[in-house]
Amino acid sequence: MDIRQLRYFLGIVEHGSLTKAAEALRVAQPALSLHLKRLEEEIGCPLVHRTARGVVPTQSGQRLAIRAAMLVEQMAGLRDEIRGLEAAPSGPAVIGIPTSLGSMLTVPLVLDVRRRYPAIRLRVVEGLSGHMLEWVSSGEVDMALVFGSEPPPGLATRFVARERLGLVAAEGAEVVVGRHSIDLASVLNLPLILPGQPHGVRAEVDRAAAAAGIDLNVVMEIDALEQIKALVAEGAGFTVLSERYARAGQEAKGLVCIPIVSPEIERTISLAHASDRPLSIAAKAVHAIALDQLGRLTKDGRWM
Amino acid sequence: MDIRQLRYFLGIVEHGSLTKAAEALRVAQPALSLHLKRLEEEIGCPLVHRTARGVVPTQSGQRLAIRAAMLVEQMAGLRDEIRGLEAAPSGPAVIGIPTSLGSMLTVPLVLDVRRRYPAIRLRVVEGLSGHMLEWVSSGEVDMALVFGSEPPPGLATRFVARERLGLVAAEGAEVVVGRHSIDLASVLNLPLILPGQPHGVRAEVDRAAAAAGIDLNVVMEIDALEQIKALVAEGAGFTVLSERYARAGQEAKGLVCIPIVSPEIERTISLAHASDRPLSIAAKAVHAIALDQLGRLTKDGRWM
DNA sequence: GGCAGCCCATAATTTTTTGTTATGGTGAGC
DNA sequence: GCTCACCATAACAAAAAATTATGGGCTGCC
Repeated sequence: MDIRQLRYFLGIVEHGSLTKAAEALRVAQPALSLHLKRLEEEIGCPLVHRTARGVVPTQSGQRLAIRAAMLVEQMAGLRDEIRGLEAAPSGPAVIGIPTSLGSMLTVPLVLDVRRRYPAIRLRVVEGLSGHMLEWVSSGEVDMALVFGSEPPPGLATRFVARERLGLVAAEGAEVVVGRHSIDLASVLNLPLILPGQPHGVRAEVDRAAAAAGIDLNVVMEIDALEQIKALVAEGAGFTVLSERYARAGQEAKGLVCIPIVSPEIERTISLAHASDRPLSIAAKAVHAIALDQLGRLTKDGRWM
Repeated sequence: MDIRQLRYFLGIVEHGSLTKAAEALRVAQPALSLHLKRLEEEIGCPLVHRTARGVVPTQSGQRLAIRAAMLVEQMAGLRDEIRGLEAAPSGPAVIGIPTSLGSMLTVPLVLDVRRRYPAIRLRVVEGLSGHMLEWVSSGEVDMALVFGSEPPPGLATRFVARERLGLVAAEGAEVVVGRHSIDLASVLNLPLILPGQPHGVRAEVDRAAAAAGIDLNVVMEIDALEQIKALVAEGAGFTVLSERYARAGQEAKGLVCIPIVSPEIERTISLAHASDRPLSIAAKAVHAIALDQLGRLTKDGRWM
């Protein structure tokens, strides 16, 4: 039994005639004749009474018409229901944002999501960047901004931006006065205050050190960027940060940041989500908005 | 959107893989690929997330699957429902009909049932009306026509008709010549030939006698209406019958029937069946036909 | 009571849809 | 980097549905 047969049958009952129904349904009359016959064969009893001037439904036919109408209607409503679901995202969505990006993204993102999809309950989880990957993998967050260009297994990533790292020093520190840039080797020999292994710029700095064959001189490991900046301002050492972040916030006073060159160190920012399970509709919407916002920030020139 | 597409989609979601679903559904995998694609195009959003080891439904897909399952099930049930309505009536059905009603009902009922439900083996048990109630209660018959308006305990009844009783006398009997009606008191004093207690009009006559404070003068008790009529025609006494029945049949010759008045005696005819167990489908069909036939008889004016 | 008109059934044919086989592309895991 | 499992696509075959043409039956009107 086919939905089309039911639709045709409804037309037949409604018009009381195969010929009229055929006209209304825009098909040839024999098509209806055949479908009706098959329907009757399948059900096993006559559905209409044939008379000289048309057909009238039998009792079974009437019953079938009632049920068929319900089914056809539900069928038609199905499409719209799913569409409506898609059109009005709602429910929870969670995004993980590393501390170093939070300051620029969190507020506009939250506001924009609230404005465009009031029914979405967006939760922003700020944290050290090293946690993001595992959170995404485990499903703790729907998506997260992550660093690093090679997409980790099990994650799908969308490129967002690339940013250059710079050396951050206390204002007036000897190594930076009068300079507009510093070469990598010099940086790696300075006493550095950096986050622990999986976080922030640490991976890039480690890699650069390994590539240059230089042992890092890490004097402190602190998993809190703002505290690192404070320590650097105190003259307790130097650190490496994205230029953007180093200059951001009131806490930038007392600090200078100069680009690292020969070679430059860059890191890639991506928006990642688990590749083996689909984003919820709400999450998809947030994903799109986040990319939009980030793209705008890039275009604004506040980013490379 | 087609019911088949929904079925396929359900298979896909259930198996989490086009390949596995194709196997289970006994179709080639590309067929599913195509159907899925069309569904997604029609609805306008992805329904499953493709991964390297299969597919997982998106939120929309999950919702669709739920609704689709309902629809598919309803669709499948439809055929059986309609069949149950008409095709299924088959097997035995037993109806009890009092003798006094048999002459007008039995033949058309049997013919109509045979015509509409050839698979039903209808058995008609004619008998004295007093037996009907107990037969219905005991399940000896599925349903029966009974007299009396108050529904007996354990029985569900449907009103059929109400008929007036009249005095039956031999043609030319003194009490009836030149009269068009007779008052109750006069009737009750006549020598009556009646069926035994639980049968036919006896209950009504007894009740009327009690109400009037008159002792009945029953000269014979015969549990066979035709014999009673024959005796009355012989001048052996008088009897009380429904006017309809008294006048019916060839046996009415030699008899006259005049309505009883002041007060009239009426009896109610109902179709009864056991209320504590459902009628079989066949019995239900017969029940409906019987009511239909009886309603028609009433409308024909052959009944009040 | 025959003829015309309307309506449904059937047959033959064409068009459309659905399904199949073969094959290519892609991501995951070793 | 290679292999494997899986889905997508293309070309082709089969099946289903629709169309045109035509026949037969029942009304209702001359």
